[in-house]
Amino acid sequence: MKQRSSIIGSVEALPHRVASHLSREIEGGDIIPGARLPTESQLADKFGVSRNVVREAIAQLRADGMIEARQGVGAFVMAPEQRTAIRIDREALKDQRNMEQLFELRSILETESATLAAARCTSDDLDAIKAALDRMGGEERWEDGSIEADLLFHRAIARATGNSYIYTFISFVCEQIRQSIHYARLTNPLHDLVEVNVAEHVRIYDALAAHDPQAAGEAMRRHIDGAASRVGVELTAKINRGK
Amino acid sequence: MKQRSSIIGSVEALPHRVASHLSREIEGGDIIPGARLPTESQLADKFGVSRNVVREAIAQLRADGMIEARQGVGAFVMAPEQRTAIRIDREALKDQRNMEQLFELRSILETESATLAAARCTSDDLDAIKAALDRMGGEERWEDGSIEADLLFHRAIARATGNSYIYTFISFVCEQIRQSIHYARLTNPLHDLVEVNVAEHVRIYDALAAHDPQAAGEAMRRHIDGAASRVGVELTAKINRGK
DNA sequence: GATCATACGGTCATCCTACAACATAGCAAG
DNA sequence: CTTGCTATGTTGTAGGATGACCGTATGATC
Repeated sequence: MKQRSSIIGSVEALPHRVASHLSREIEGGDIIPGARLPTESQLADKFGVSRNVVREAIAQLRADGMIEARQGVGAFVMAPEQRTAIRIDREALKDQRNMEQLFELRSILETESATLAAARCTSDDLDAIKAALDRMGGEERWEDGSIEADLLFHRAIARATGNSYIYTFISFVCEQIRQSIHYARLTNPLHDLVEVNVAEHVRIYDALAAHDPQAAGEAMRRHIDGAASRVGVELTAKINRGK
Repeated sequence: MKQRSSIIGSVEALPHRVASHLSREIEGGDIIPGARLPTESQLADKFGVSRNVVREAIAQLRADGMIEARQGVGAFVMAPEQRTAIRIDREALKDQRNMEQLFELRSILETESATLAAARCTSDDLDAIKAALDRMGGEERWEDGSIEADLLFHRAIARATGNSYIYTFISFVCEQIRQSIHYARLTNPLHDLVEVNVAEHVRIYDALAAHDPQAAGEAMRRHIDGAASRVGVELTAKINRGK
């Protein structure tokens, strides 16, 4: 391959780097919505890559609805409200405040997920949830797989709501959180915390099995809040919900 | 351009069509997670396009974490849980049941959004919400812009939560719904329904201004449920939340 | 026979050039 | 002033060439 001088860092693949660079420029407000991007050739020159690479990068951004390309005219950046995809910046989650906000969102989704699941879950759903619970409290208790089982538990509940979008959103948020705090759980595997974690899951399961929506929701909310603090994230500004 | 025989429909751009086709194959379970995709050349032949087009399509899917390409080996489909992006199929929303589920998710998010906003909103936030409300009830009352103002109102509330992820998720869900039921609002602009709609918004605003989380949440839930039925979507299986 | 270094083929990654499709601006003819 | 053509620039697509990387088969060595 010819040696070309690139103005951006290394490691990742070229199209991804270009896409990230453009994405940051757009998110950062350097390019305002409605404005036209430089031509593909200009971008290729600017980044020191071929036009093909630029096109692949733009293809990604276009799929997200971040920019719109019109043949013969150019590429334009779209308003952030009409994105066709949700993407969470892994880098941003290193900021504690962002992580807190994501946990707050998770708390909302999971609480309602448990509430709905308690009212709707079938015996098959309960079996799946129980299976995940057993994996968590069983032999994999302190192993790496317990994290996997934990996610399985929450996903099984989300599936029991019968709402595929709730399942998708919760899976997504949980996965983002997991990948960002993976280290925290590994460096802090205090056994008593694990016990607490398992106990909270049992309480949730009991409420689900009893088909008690309110109890399930409250147990889940306490669990998520507890899980957050266990990984060093404090959910601030708790509010009175009038319950 | 050379005439090539394509096995897929028309209208959209080639890379997008290929991406959608592959995406459906993966979502539909035709290709199980972990399996390898055909090589880029094979896909190019299969779809009757150039390899460049296939690469752009794959770039999109890869950005979503749907597939992973390893140089020198091939492209593999990933488990649906570890997607890096959420994308909602516009086609699927034509199915009434899916629309119901999406409305249920919106109800959850917006209810909690209003609850949080009531506790946290500043006077600036209230001003922004009021501005949207005025646009909705004012001269644009029965014009096309009222839909825009409606979205503005809900987004302003989401912003008042101070949680950027809640804002992102609500904006996204609302936008998906708007684009899918746009026709419904236009073909059914009954004035009394509009009046009801405005009245509900006023009730939400009053609760926010009074910093009453519980009232705001309940008003918002009623509003979303009402809005759903107004566009022909019935939220079934309402459950007892024990409130 | 077992083990390790090497060669080879397949695949993705990147690059390049060329051309088609499309949009816009400007100019010329009516 | 309107209409239509042309010139130019931009994105869309095609196709081929080469480099980088991986897995495996081959063969040499012990």
